[in-house]
Order: sequence, then C-alpha cells, then structure tokens
Amino acid sequence: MNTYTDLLRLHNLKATPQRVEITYALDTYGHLSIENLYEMLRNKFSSISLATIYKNINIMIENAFIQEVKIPHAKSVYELTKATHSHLVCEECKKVEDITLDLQNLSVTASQYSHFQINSANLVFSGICQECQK
Amino acid sequence: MNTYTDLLRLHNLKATPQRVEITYALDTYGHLSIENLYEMLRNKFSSISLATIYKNINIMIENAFIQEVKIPHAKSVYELTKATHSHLVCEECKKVEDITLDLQNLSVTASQYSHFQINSANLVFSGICQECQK
DNA sequence: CTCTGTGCAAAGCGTTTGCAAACGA
DNA sequence: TCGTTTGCAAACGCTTTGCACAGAG
Repeated sequence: MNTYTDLLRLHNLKATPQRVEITYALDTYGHLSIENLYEMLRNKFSSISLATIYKNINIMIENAFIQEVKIPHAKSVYELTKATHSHLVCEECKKVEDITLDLQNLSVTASQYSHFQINSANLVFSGICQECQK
Repeated sequence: MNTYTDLLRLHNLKATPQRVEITYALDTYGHLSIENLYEMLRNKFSSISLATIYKNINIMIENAFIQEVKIPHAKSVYELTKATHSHLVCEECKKVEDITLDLQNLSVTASQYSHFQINSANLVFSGICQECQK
C-alpha cells in the first residue's frame, strides 16, 4: 500500500493510477499547471484525456486535497494542501517557491483599519530567484 | 476638457467616449469585472460590444493605466493604477477594498530566506466586511 | 486627412459535460 | 457487483481576431 494511495483515500478519493500519478507529480515538483500535469501524465498514460486532468483537479480541490495558486500575469498552478504559507514567483524562469512567513501582525493591522473579520491572507511575491540573478 | 480625458491622454490613449466611461466607472466604483463594465457601459452605449471592452482593458493594461486584481475563488477585477496597495475581499458580498500596508519588513525577511530579489508583493486578504458581519 | 477605435460576426482556446466502457473497492 | 472514473467527442463560455465603417486628433 503506497503513500499516495493512502493520502488520496484520506481525502475520500478513490486511488486510480491517474490520481496517484497526479499526486506524485505535485508532491515531487511542488507547483504545476494543468498543461504541466497533462504533459507529465501523458508519459505514463499515453491515452489520458485532458478531461481527466480537469475532472480530477476539480474534485481534488473540492475535497481540499490540493489548492489553486493564482499568480499575477501567469496561469494558475496547483499544489498539495499543506500548512498555510506564501509564495515567491521568479519573473525570469517562472519558478514558484513556498515560504512560511508570520502574517499575524499584518492581519491584525488590516483588520483594525478595515473592520473586516479576516479569515485568510494570500501573499505572492514576484522577483528574481537566486539562479536567475547570475 | 475633463479629467478623464486628460488622464487617458497622459497614458497615450485616445479619449473616446467609451474609454472615458470605463475610466469613470473604475474611478467611481473602484474594482469592476469585465461583466460589470459591460453592463454599466451598455447603459450609456446601447450598442457597445464586449470586444470593445476587452480591447480597451487590454490596451489600458499595456499602458499601465489600469491593473488586473486576481482574487482567490473569484473572477478578476480591474482598477485604475494607483500607489501600491493590498486588497481585502468580502467572502459574503464579494466587495473588494483597498488597504495600504507597509510590507517592507516582510519583503526583506522573504528576500533573506529565499535569496530572491523581490520586486513586488501581491497581498489579498479574504474575510467578512463590516456590513456582512451584522 | 490620417490613423485609430468601434461594433459585428466568426474564430480560437481553455474548460466542462454526456455517455459508454473500464475499473476500484 | 455497484458505483465511480476514464477517454472521447461535443458543447460551452470567455476572449480574441478580421474587417468595414465611424470618429479622434
């Protein structure tokens, strides 16, 4: 019984080979677009359909198994649901990285100014990664 | 000579009545979706085409006159380009508000951890606005 | 007067849906 | 076995494009 199979079942998702592969790809590469996933899965399942990717992404989002990350000036990527964190996007190579920052104080300040009851904060930094700075 | 006409020309955009109206709507309502804009402009120009809205939004973005705001779990809205700021979205009534916060310290921290050269930070809070809390 | 913008219709593209066959539990 | 998932094809909805006419400068 493999880890991805268990992980899928924990989220009430049947462990089909296609789903295990999507999970593996997201776990390994961190952040992938629909197109990325389609290309990767085609290597393993030559006749896989884009519809299968979409159906699975949608049901995985519904079951809180994965999350969509909206990126300024670029298409969305998807990631396995983990502890709350922020993102960094390289404007050069388009790589997306996670970063854990404490946004508590900021949220409190925002709440005080706006009188919103704040439930979540979505933060994406854009810049140039270390490799692309060279 | 009206203000919106001047503002458009400052950004190298010809001041057509349609563009003046888009500018007026964004200035007045702050954040509008394509659909919002289409509905509003139809009141003034009954035969306006969606293509005109799209063409103008795109050229206005290219000329840095307006900006797209990507919102988690919702469609994008557009706003006039102003000083850098963050956003609050009400999960109930979907209203979008601006908030100016100092993200300098956070950006420096993120840069130190990630070794990214950070150029901008995009922050969207989700929550419940004051009116919807009642 | 010249060049750009508008409105319309058609095309394009990413995403969703319906269905029969295959598959997981 | 039963209900769910897959792959295919068609449908859908949002966005873009091409073109002729209208309008801004």
